[in-house]
Amino acid sequence: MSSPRLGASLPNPAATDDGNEMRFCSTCAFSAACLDQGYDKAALGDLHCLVEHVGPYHEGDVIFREGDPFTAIAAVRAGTVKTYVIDNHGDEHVLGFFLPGEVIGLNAIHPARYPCNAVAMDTVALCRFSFPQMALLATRMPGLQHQLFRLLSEDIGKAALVAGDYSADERVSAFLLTVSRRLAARGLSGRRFHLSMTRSDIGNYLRLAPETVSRVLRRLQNDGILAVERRELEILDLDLLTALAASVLRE
Amino acid sequence: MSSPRLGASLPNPAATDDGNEMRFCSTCAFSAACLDQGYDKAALGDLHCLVEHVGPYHEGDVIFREGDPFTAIAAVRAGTVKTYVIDNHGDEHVLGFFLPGEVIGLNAIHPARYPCNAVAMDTVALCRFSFPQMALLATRMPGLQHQLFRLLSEDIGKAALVAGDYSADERVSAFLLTVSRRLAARGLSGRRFHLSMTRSDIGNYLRLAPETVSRVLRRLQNDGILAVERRELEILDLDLLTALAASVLRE
DNA sequence: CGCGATTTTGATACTCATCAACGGAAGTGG
DNA sequence: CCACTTCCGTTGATGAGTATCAAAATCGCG
Repeated sequence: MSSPRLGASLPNPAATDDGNEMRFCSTCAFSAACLDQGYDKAALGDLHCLVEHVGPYHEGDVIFREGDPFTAIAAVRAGTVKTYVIDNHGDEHVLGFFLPGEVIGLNAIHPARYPCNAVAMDTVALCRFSFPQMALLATRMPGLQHQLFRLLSEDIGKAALVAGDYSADERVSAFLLTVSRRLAARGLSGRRFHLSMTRSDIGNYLRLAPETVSRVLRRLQNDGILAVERRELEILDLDLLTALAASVLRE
Repeated sequence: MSSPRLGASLPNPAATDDGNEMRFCSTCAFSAACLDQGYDKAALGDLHCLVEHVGPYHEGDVIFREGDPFTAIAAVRAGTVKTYVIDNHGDEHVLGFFLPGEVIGLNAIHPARYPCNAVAMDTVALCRFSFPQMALLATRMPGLQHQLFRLLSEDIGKAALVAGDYSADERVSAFLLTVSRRLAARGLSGRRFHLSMTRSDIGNYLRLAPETVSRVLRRLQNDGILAVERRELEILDLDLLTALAASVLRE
């Protein structure tokens, strides 16, 4: 049994997990952010009322499709989500990968439709937030409004990794390093992790041929920076990797 | 006499233009958007109270600098603004060009500091909006909040032009076409216009060598698509230009 | 096992960056 | 008015980096 598209609101809250986990869901970006700032319990209650835990989605499941009417954004609780578009030649362009704690759907607010497709790369669980309800609530909770502004502002300019005219080595290094850091930021291991995407997906995202990704990984392994075995990856020399990625990440 | 940085709020409203123009400033994105949606006059008054017309800035004037504390966003009323960063090798990376009607500073909300530099490419006039005041007002004006969300959401994914692995011809064509359309959207001529930036700036933005930009322009001229004379540009065959840009712009 | 997808490896081609040199426009100072 | 300078743009020759094509190796899975 697969979960419904994100666009479809769940008919009743019975489909959510038990309320206890929901109340203390540590991967829910908004709840956490608001808790951090010590907002009043009533407002938090309101916020939790518009959250739905959805999933699990399984590998290949569609979370939303380009053109679907925009109804909700979602924080990834577990798993990896890939967003992409199909160009007029029928070729896929990967726009991004979203790891636990990250928010999908923010770029859909303006056209009021999702401007890309989102699929699960593995087993994915989401926190779904009805956007109209959240925007309404934000008018009563300046802190929530600010968190939304923050999330949106953060995402502007996130394309630096794929935008610059960097070498293949720099791009792949920067990609691996950001994945590592994003995982670590959610309490997962940033030193040793599993890549849920293929070489083709990585290459597509970084605008490199999959063969090039493969060759770069081999180089990094030969240089003792990484240990790579299929999709299992271990960072052996973080300093060297960081140095390689430095120009991309502006550090 | 040059205008102050954007970060510095003007001490008194006497520095703004006459109130009459301000009230009907057609290039002010927010005022226009709110007027479109028929909000009440009182709220509009509030909105106009937090607008300051600043400028003129002259070519090379700094509008804000990377690291400046974030206090305001601004809509370009006239002229062209370039945003850029300096990497750790001392090289400039152009992030974008902002034409009349477009909003600068949106990516500064999160870190609460401007993450890049902004300079005037020619004579520039701005509408400055104090962001704290505007965010506060947005809690009372859902329409304004929505416009802000819309602006922010729009900017996410605007990097497609520089992100894709497109050919130099496609990139330059897409760049010229978007400039043309953005000018036309503000009532300016999209068929014949002046490029306020150098070949180096364009190349830097598109991640191409300035020589390559020059060569592409010559090719497009030889093919009868453009007439180029220094920075004066005329589009002769819009269909061909659009076709060249199609894959970049996903049309 | 045997099929398909993924990954790797090798050989070649092509786009674009780089280097170098020149031409031209605008501005400066005598 | 005329050198002189400087920045910008153009043009040509060369080379580096990566895509592409082709094929073998490996893994997952029915």
